[in-house]
Amino acid sequence: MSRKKRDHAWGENGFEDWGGYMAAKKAKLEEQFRDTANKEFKEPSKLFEGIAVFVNGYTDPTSDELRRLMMMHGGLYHHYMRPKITTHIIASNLPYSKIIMYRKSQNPIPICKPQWIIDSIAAGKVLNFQNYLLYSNNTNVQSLLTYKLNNKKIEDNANSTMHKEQDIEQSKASGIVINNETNINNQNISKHNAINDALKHDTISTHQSSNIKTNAQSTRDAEFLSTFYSNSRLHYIATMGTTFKDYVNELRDKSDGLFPGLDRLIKLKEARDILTSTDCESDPEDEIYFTDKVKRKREVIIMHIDMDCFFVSVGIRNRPELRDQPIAVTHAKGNTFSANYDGKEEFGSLSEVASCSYAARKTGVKNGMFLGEALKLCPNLKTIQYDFEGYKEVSYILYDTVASYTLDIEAVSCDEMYADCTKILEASGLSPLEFATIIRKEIKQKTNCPVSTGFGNNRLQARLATRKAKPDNQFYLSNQNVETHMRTLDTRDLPGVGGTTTYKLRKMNVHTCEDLQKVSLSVLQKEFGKKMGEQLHKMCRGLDDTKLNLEHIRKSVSAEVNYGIRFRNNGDAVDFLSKLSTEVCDRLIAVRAKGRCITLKLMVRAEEAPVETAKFMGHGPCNYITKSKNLIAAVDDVNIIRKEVVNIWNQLHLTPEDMRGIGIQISRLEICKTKQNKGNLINFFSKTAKLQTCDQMSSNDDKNRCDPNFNENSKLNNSKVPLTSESSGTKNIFEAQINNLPLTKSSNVHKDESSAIPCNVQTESTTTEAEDKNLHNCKAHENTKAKNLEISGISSKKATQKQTSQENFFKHTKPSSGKSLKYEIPRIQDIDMSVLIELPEDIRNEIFDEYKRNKKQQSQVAADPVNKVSDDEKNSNIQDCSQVDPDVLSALMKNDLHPDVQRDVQIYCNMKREANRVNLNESNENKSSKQLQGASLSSKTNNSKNQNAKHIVNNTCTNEAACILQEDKILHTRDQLREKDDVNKTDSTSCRNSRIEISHNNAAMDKADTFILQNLSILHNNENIDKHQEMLITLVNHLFALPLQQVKMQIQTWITKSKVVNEVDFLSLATFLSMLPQKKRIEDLHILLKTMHRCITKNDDCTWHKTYRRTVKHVQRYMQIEYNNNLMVPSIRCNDSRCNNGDCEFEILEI
DNA sequence: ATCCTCCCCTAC
DNA sequence: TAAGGTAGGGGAGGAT
Ligand SMILES: Nc1ccn([C@H]2C[C@H](O)[C@@H](COP(=O)(O)OP(=O)(O)OP(=O)(O)O)O2)c(=O)n1
Ligand SMILES: [Mg+2]
Ligand SMILES: [Mg+2]
Repeated sequence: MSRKKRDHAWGENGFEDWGGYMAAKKAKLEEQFRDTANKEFKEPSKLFEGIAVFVNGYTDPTSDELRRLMMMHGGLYHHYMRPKITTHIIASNLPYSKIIMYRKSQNPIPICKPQWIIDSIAAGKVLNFQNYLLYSNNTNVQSLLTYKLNNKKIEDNANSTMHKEQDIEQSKASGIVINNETNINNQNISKHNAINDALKHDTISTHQSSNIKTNAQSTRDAEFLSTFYSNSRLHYIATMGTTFKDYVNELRDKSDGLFPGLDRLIKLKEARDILTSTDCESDPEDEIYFTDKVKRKREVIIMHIDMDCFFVSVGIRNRPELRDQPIAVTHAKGNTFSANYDGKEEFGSLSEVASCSYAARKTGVKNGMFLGEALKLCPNLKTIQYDFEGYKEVSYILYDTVASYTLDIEAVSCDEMYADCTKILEASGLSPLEFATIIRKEIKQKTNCPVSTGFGNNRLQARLATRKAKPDNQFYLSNQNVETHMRTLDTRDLPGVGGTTTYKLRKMNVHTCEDLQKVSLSVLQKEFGKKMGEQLHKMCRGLDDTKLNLEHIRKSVSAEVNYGIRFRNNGDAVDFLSKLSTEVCDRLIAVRAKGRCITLKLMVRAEEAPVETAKFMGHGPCNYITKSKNLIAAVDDVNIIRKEVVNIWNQLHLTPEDMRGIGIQISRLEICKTKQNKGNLINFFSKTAKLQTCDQMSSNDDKNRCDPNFNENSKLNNSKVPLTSESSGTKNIFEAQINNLPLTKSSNVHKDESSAIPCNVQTESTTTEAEDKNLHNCKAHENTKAKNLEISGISSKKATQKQTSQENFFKHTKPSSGKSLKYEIPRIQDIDMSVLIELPEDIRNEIFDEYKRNKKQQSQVAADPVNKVSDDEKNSNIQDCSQVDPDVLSALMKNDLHPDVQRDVQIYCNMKREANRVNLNESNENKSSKQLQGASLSSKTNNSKNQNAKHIVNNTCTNEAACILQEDKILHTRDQLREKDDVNKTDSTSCRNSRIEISHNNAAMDKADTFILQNLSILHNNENIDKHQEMLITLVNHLFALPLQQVKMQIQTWITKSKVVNEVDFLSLATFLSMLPQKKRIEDLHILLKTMHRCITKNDDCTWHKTYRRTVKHVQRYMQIEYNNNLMVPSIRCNDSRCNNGDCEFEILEI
């Protein structure tokens, strides 16, 4: 754990954080998550044919859901209102002003509730929308009244709750003491607010925000999150940014290869050519053109396009009178200039200016400033409200317009993108600036908003050109004139150079790019790091060799709130963590991703910072804490994420009252896109190529030979949801795991500390609690969980941190060294992806289908070997009685439900042998003291151990029996059994010693009991075995009773202190480990195997190597049974080839 | 050396 | 009042 606080003071807005501006977090709520629904349904219904809807504002279901529904049923979905094309507006709630606006428009179209779509689909026909109008004529007045009332309420509320602005952080920082003349202040404020009210009528607020206001100031309020997010501009621009990155991906996927805009340009050019050729019909003319074209083709032309003061422009696009006025978009209503500004040190409104007009910028106002500060600079500044819907509408027009010329687009944000215009200019014969004029005019005409473009030979130049062009203009910065231009720039003008870097450079006496050019690369790298130094070195010369990032791949999903966090106690904190978990989970699911890493990000009030922040509900100066946890499998389950998050929270022991910001980030994503063939395949292919290399390198790789089914099974899982049969045995992996893991200082603390002594009441109650939770989880996630368990692991090599999500996704696709690749098509890694991408979509899909078909066949083939494993297992037992195989013990404990007389005989045969061996070992035990259970453990717990032995057996068998019942898919008892299973999981692993009587727990017990009894009676039939088996079981159970750390230590001790491998130790450990999959303790299993590996690789003893391989192989078998997949564990390669080969023989022998 | 984790920094 | 989010590149330093 670490915490840090920024301590430099170059502050961009000069306020509050000696820390400069705070980075912040948040999450988003609805919308976006674009779906390729139209592709997913091969025969879409035609229900909504001819209907085109535009969804306005928040709806239930969300606009994305509605979009999907429309697409599924043959309708159209417009991202913005298209007069004469959009047939219906869908809204759950519209401000009166919007209703009037639509009604007044030239062709008024109906505004319907979303239910119209839902009901129509349910009815299978388009119902009469008249019955679903949002507001009939009669209710207009009503809605207007409500609206006004609500507004009044807000203002009253504002007056009464107006805060005394004591403890302004800035005053603290600057040492200025402010007298808190509260009363006077309040009076002033009230008075000013009255003035504001009066002013408000001729201010330019549009009041478009939601007309439903609830009290959502506290994280405890149900509406807090949604209110915050729906008002957060930063949330808006962040989510819209990714929305448009996805949007260009989607446009590219759906593209029919036609570019209407470009075609127009080409026609224009042809017309021009005809004109010129009539003038002079000579061949040389063509040649000149030709050479011109060739010349152009050689240099790349990148366009950067960015709306001018975007929020302002959209806000005033229908208010020509405000053009050229100093305008700012802020939340603060009305003109707060008179409210707080007293001409002295006070800051005035701390509402942030999202965007300000160029008139305002002339006075020094900047985006991101506090309104109070801006008003000091520009007393005439007028404020307007946010219009998030409007921004969206304009953004889509911007993107659609550019997309009509090219799809070589890299989206940057909702108002900004790069586009590779090389082809456009080549095909149209236009110069960059000619094209700029055309496209800018087009966008301005469509949106009524000014836009600037920059062109350059790389993206840096394009970007700098835009900056130079603004406002409402264009510029072309080429390799020729870049040199001169760079000399006019400050370092701060370079993209990527922010406050900190500027500050550092300033300390080095570097202010301009020209200064920077004089600094050597090595100095820069020393000061800023390798990459950053290099980047600076190039940038200040106008050089940039980075390519446009056309295909966006998401690497993380997060949700953060650093506003309004004021917890009273731990309950509040946990409650909010829970809500935020839900939020981040929803977002994960919306992008069809699962993640393997959970990070909790916290902002904690700095010690010296006042409890009340200057900014209302702001975070003030803070320390930052992040803590992450890696999971063994990717998850998108809210229960798992919540538990992990709360676990981390509990581990940190922070004061809830001091929290000022909370964020949850999920990374190491695996994207489960069903139809995103392209992206996946690209990565799949490249991954395949990588893995091939990797595979060759590790041809001795233990795990490859350990499990010949590995590859096929991986593919099976890999082919994802549709092919993964639902298995109740794969549920609740992390629930169980979380319950089982030793938790520091959590409510589970009793369980963990009760290692040997039976603990009664306490433990029982915790168990029940856990049981309830599990039950709940079980039901809520019955369907999803089974699918979630693609077990991956940490790749033994090349587990690069920067894997892309798709690489992760295909982690299991480790191809065998050839045998599984029976494609007739070329080896996939030989396919040139750029060629493939260029193919028409239908042909491309054909190739993909072919490819998928192959894969599927393999998957089906792969399904069998899972069963074969158990067959092989039996066979091996029969064939090789002398081989002491931990399978035997496991099998016995598992009480395999497919009774096989031969096998049973074999088991007892083996057990007898084992018993003999154990006897021998026991006689040596005192001397060698190499037993796995360790002295302390044995001595400390011997008594209770023996006393409880029967119970332990009983419990274990119950557990196993219940599980096996599940596996046997006795459907009608599934639910109860699952409960049973969960109870036992918790019980048997976390508080093993308290398992006295659990049979009363539920009805399913009866069935489970039956199996136990059978099992026990069989066991008791063989007295000789009984004793030693109990001992083994006891050993295994001891391992279960130990906290993970101690098991780890036991293993370390065992391996490092023993010269020979004690078979009983091996048996105990292997059995223990092999039961972990069934207990869903995959993460523990993984840790332990890694520990084992680490210890064993330290010595050169091939016996140990073999022991490790046997253990792994054994464990993998149960991984296969439980998860249909292998755990990724490191392999051992011995210098002695006989060791490796010997292992091979072993494998062959076994299988 | 290489990886992992916890940061920092930046952009919009 | 005010709505200070989000994603990605990258570096430092400890663990392996
Ligand atoms: N600190 C910031 C920066 C930006 N934005 C929002 C409002 C902007 O309008 C929009 C686009 O950001 P730009 O950087 O493109 O700034 P503008 O479009 O406002 O101005 P410019 O003309 O410089 O592009 O993002 C914001 O809310 N807060
Ligand atoms: Mg802009
Ligand atoms: Mg921009």
